[in-house]
Amino acid sequence: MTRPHLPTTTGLRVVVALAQHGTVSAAAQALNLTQSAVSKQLKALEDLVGLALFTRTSRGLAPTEAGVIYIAQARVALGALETAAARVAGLRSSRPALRLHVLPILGDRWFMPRFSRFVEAHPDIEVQFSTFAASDTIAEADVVFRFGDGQWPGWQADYFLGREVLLVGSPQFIARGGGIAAPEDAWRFPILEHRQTPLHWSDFATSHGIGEVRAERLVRLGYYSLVIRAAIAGQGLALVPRSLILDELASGQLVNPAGLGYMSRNCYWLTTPLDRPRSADLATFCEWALAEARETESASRPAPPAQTPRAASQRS
Amino acid sequence: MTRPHLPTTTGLRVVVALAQHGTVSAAAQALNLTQSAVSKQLKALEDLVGLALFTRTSRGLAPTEAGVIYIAQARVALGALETAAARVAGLRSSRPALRLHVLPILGDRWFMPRFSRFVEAHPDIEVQFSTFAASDTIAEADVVFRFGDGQWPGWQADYFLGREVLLVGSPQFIARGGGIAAPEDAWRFPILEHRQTPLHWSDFATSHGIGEVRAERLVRLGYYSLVIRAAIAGQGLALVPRSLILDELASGQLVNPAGLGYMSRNCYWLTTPLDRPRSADLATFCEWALAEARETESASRPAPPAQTPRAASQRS
DNA sequence: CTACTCCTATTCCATTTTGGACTAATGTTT
DNA sequence: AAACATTAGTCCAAAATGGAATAGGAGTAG
Repeated sequence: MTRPHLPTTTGLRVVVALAQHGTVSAAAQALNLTQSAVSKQLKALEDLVGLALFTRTSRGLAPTEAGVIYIAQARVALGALETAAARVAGLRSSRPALRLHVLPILGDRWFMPRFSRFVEAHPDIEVQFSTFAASDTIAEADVVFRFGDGQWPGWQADYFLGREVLLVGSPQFIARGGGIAAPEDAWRFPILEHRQTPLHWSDFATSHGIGEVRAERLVRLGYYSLVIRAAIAGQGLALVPRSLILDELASGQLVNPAGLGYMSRNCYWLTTPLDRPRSADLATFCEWALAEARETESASRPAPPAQTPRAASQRS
Repeated sequence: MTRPHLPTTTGLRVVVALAQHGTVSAAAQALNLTQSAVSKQLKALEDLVGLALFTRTSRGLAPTEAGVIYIAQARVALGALETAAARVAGLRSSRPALRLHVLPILGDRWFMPRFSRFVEAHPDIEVQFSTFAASDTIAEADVVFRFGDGQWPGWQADYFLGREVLLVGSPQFIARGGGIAAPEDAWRFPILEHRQTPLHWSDFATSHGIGEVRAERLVRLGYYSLVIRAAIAGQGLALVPRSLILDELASGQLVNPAGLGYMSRNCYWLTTPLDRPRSADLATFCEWALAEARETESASRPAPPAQTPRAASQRS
């Protein structure tokens, strides 16, 4: 009705990616677009909406109040489309598609670079991704990657990634702050926290036997990608699963002072529903993913960890 | 991730409109597009999905199983975008936009042709429409048009339209079936029912004191537009609010045999939430809408009805 | 059986939109 | 001040969108 002037789906993906990556260039990379395309899509969408959705700073973009609202709905819309695709894909062939739900950070940092290998090795298995789907849709997935302690009633959980959590920061930033030799030194710096995983810092403290978290400043961010970005930009110290920042560590953008870190109970798990029979395709995929993950974790590690992460699985 | 090949928003609007109107041409009209554009959008979307979303019959289109699934999600997605627009519109100006939620049939048949008049008369009032929004979003609207008996706890309900329900059908179809002189004659024909308003036929029967509904065949359709279309196509008799089919009655596409019909308790209401103060804009709009509706109801009526619909309002 | 009507699919084409490469502009950091 | 981020804007080629017109199919009335 009344020329609805609807946004483009690309526009929606753009704002969501922008919120997640905090910068036009990074979002562009994540979307396989150029910086200029993203910039223009954003402008177009803002013109359509009639309000700025992001405030521009020299370091990147941050959603405005309107942006937060709009982005949330954009995510709902994209989730609906993912759900539609996933459900319909199930109908399409006699061999139903494998439905995966991945967290954004894993999608960007782990799957995107690796998944083509799986497709090459198993061209006959059709895989349907989702990252925005609503929780009721997630329940339909064949594989759900989750973050937590491995306890999800009704789901088998196999350890996937991220048990080894490192204290990291930008090298210049740490040096300027006087360096870090012991765990307590961390409290002299602002610390960065991922909103969905707030336990990391207290776990860090207790695992080093240094009591309370008493950092000078705490910055809470909504996405792991933002935490990593902020750490690189020298805005604070972060606790990040090592496997997510192999590149940054290798290139020296981030350093792990004094090898501080700990083995976290909370990490990424590959979970599969227990109430459905495991198809052969599902088994194939899980095997592949777990093997690749093991390789990721052992690769480019200076020294193997004291305890090797072991696969766990339990029902409840 | 992995080129999501997302659909176009136009594509989504197209499939939703198609489901609602049952025919490419009708959907095109509703969307202000040409038949060819709609046809192509549908094809593009089906190619994308990899499955037919509609089965083509010579009389129009009907959703396939996949179509039903996809369309439902498309509606969710469009609803999210409407919600986004409505919420953000509230932020935009000091004078907040008026948020309306209309039922599809009213949008097509009543608002679309009339609303420009309101805009002309009140160019300074910004109005935000939604037709697909989810129920939690509907709760935020300033005006919700509903179908029912006028009892919605927490909402003031003013009678809007559609109290006068007529028995109608295609003239040739009725003639071929032997004509209709008395209410009971209706049972010799297949009857059409709107899925969301199943009470009409039994109300019709009781209001004429002819006992049970015992038609030879019952066709249940999801949208009023489909009911009207099916009636015109001679697929059965329908009970339709007179105000929705003024054109069809005038042009003779539909006839109302023996003036049969009844005054329904269930009709369209203009409802406004009681828990929020009434803005001046809101009052202006309601006044306009109710006046226009009264005019619609009285216009082109051969004889005024025995009892005039009267505005009602109650709280609970 | 034939003309007529109502539908969809398709072809052609002008127009618009999209997105990439480049350049400009601006602010931060060293 | 220079180097380095970042976003915004211009230009252009390629793709898409959508309208007009056409073709074809399936009922329907006589």
